[in-house]
Amino acid sequence: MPEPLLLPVADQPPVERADAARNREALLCAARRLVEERGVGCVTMEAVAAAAGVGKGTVFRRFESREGLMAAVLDFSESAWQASVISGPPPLGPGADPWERLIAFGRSRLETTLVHADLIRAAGATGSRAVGAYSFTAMHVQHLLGQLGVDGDLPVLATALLAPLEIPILEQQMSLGGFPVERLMAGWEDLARRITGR
Amino acid sequence: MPEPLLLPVADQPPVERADAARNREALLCAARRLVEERGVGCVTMEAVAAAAGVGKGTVFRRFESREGLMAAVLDFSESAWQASVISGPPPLGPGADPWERLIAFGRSRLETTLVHADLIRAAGATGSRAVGAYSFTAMHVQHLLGQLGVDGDLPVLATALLAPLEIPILEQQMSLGGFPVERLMAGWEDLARRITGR
DNA sequence: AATAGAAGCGGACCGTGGTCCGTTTAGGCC
DNA sequence: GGCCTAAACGGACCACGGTCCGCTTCTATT
Repeated sequence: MPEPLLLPVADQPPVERADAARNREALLCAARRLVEERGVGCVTMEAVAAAAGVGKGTVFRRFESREGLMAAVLDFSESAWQASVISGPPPLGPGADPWERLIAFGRSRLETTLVHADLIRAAGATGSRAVGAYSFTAMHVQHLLGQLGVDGDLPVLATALLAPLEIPILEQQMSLGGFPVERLMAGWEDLARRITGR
Repeated sequence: MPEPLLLPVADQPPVERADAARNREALLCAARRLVEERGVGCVTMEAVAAAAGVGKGTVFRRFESREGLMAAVLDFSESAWQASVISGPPPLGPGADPWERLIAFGRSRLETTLVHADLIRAAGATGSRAVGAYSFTAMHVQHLLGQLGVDGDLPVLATALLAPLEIPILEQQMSLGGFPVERLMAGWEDLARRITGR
């Protein structure tokens, strides 16, 4: 019976061939290096391809688009940060009381977002960053709000609380409004206080 | 005395030559038309130039960049909206009590933002839209918050209240979160209630 | 009306993101 | 090991945003 010779065991992820995986790694590596030493804006797809010793087509096959590649690069630091939220030391990690965790979360998120601003912008709304980062932060904040006894539409409230920490809004406030970071942080804490009804 | 022949009377705006103004108008017109009939994504700078009967260079000289051009196109509807906030009928315009105005503002802003979503995205953070729209909405909300007796860092609070109405955040919620518009609006109202301490 | 010089113009040109397709290669099966 | 097919590859190619520079046109001044 000429059934599909390579039976699709786990359906969704059609497993990556060995050379493909190797290339993905090499590309990611090269991209990371180039971004670090030249800045996001000066890294072209062709340069990444060359640095990894592959053709340009390969970059796009592995990462879909520039945004996709940048998202992948970003994922690196992002996962580290997520880990420190999930299992790092308090007050960011578990152990502190919810309110302190929330404040620590806000400050930490604000800081890392600013640090990776360029990369985040370059990653656009695509790739795992968008969906991954968003759902993680949203879930976490939602959880903390729950612990703090907030009632209402938690998913939406969480998003509202996260919104001022997103790049586009931060940029607005810093460049157009001219607010210093410290003021933004204080403002965010105030917002959290009002939302949680403290 | 070879002083500057064209004395710089009002300093900043070096006045536009007649033909330049004509071209600007023609370009804006063409851009508006093309955007309407093909959608933002399918309008190239070259097409706009051709439709207006000028060279590509001219488009860029008048509008700086694609973002700049799109911002200019957007300005059209944006000003109309601003006018209806400043001097239109209540509850959006003056006359209603601050709370009702605030709610009407939120709903109206949400709606118009969604209607022009593509254009806003294409206009990026550049041009008059960004600075103009931002400062207008921020000022207005700030003003209403003041009237409602809110105390605290009003400029920052206003931004926080506006953030969930910005395209990137709306997109997150709608596409990733899957929330329907009505829920977002309800959530925003709730947020406003908490911020104003109602 | 003539002049001069700044402002505007156009379109060839460039760099980059993204696509396409003929060729190569991995790796399951006999 | 040899075969065979799907997957992966590479780099020529395309489209579009943006720049540049030699030429044209406007307009203030006389």
